[in-house]
Amino acid sequence: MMTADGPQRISDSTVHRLSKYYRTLTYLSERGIKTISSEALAQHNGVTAAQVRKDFSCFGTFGRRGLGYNVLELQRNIARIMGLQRKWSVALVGVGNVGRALLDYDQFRIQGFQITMAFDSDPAKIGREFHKVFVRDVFNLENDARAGQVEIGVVAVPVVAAQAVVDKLVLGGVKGILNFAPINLKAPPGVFIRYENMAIEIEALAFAITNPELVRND
Amino acid sequence: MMTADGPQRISDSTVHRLSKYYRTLTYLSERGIKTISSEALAQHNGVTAAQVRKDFSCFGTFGRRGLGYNVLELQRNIARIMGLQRKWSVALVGVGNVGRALLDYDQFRIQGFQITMAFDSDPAKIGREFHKVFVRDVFNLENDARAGQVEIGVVAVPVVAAQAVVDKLVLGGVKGILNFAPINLKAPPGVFIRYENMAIEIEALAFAITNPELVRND
DNA sequence: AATTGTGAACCTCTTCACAGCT
DNA sequence: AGCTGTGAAGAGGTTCACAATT
Repeated sequence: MMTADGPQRISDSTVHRLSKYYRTLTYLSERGIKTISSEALAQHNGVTAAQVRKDFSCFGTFGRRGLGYNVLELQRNIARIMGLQRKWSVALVGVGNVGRALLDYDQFRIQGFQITMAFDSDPAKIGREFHKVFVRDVFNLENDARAGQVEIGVVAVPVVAAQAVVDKLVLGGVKGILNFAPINLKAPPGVFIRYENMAIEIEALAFAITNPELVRND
Repeated sequence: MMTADGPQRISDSTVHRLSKYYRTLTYLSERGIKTISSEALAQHNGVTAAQVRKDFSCFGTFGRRGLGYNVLELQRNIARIMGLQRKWSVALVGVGNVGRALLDYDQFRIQGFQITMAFDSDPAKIGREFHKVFVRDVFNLENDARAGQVEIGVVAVPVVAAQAVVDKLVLGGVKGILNFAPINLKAPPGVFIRYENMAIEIEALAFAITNPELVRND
């Protein structure tokens, strides 16, 4: 019997590692390094060489046996795979401490994520500029996001407001949401949500220090 | 033949989910809800009921068959497991955009992570206060961290400085490091490092939007 | 001689399904 | 009847090991 497998799926772990390899390759190419082996790339990222090769093998063959990988070529390939060879239009919702830090976050700008609009509900913030971005009224989020062709929304509002913001972003045509509020959110199929919660990792540290015998440590 | 298994290890995923369950339980108890089932707790967190029960089963049995879990009791148990029933002394290194946001990050304070010291190398920042925390010279990091009995260090410095900061934190007696610099770091056994990189998740969104057919969606 | 690409083996995590308790 | 706790099955991710290539 023939089973319709559908296309091979890529795991979150692989996607995360590709981001890291990409950063390493940028670092290497800035220093004029032309070639790298899977072993060396692995050591830069705390993984095994086999893991690096398997990650790439999901997308094609980028190296040469006996020689390793060409740094620039591999970098271009990962950029293409990840969608980093172009600019992304991003809207920030919530101009609190976290939001303001993101408005001036190098790692977004460098990778082509341009925060073109910011929104808040606080009248004291609406109409002001932070890091040269004008703060709009979240009331107009749906219309403004659509008019500005926003592709990704960053949610940095309190938990109670987060789902309503997501709903407006979805109506405004956004295709991806990066959520900093510590709550699980719903979006229709075709809209991707990713979660960022800085407290979770520091709690994982508290767990590890409290229970060192229960934690795998390299 | 008898094999010395060592203690059962707990996966990162389980630890992350425990953090999330803990937040849900706080939310429920604030609303006076006394009891919850694994099914309901699962729905709040986008996982399955079996997953919730398996996560708990690593640490003991906290529910009652037929009745579910007592919210407050479960919350206390998770706090104990995660080491959240006490305060943690945290030092922040790097008072840039990200560092300043963390100095006023509710989710740290609420869970008992108190940033008692901040460090920077910029003479324009040393001696000033941000969010009521005095900025010290990173030159004295090792001694000040030891004197202040710092347990966790938060690294929010540029990539080039990150490893040197980790080395000083380790010498200063720190047991856990939360690293925001996009680079892999080394620490001796017994010192735990966790990584936080906000660019990685937005890049995962770019990947998902670019290759929707390759991504598992819900 | 060095290093990739990859099937197979291995290991870990998740889900199933049901016995056991309330 | 409702719901937990858990061994077993299933799915998925990682490592091994080696043929293929430069």
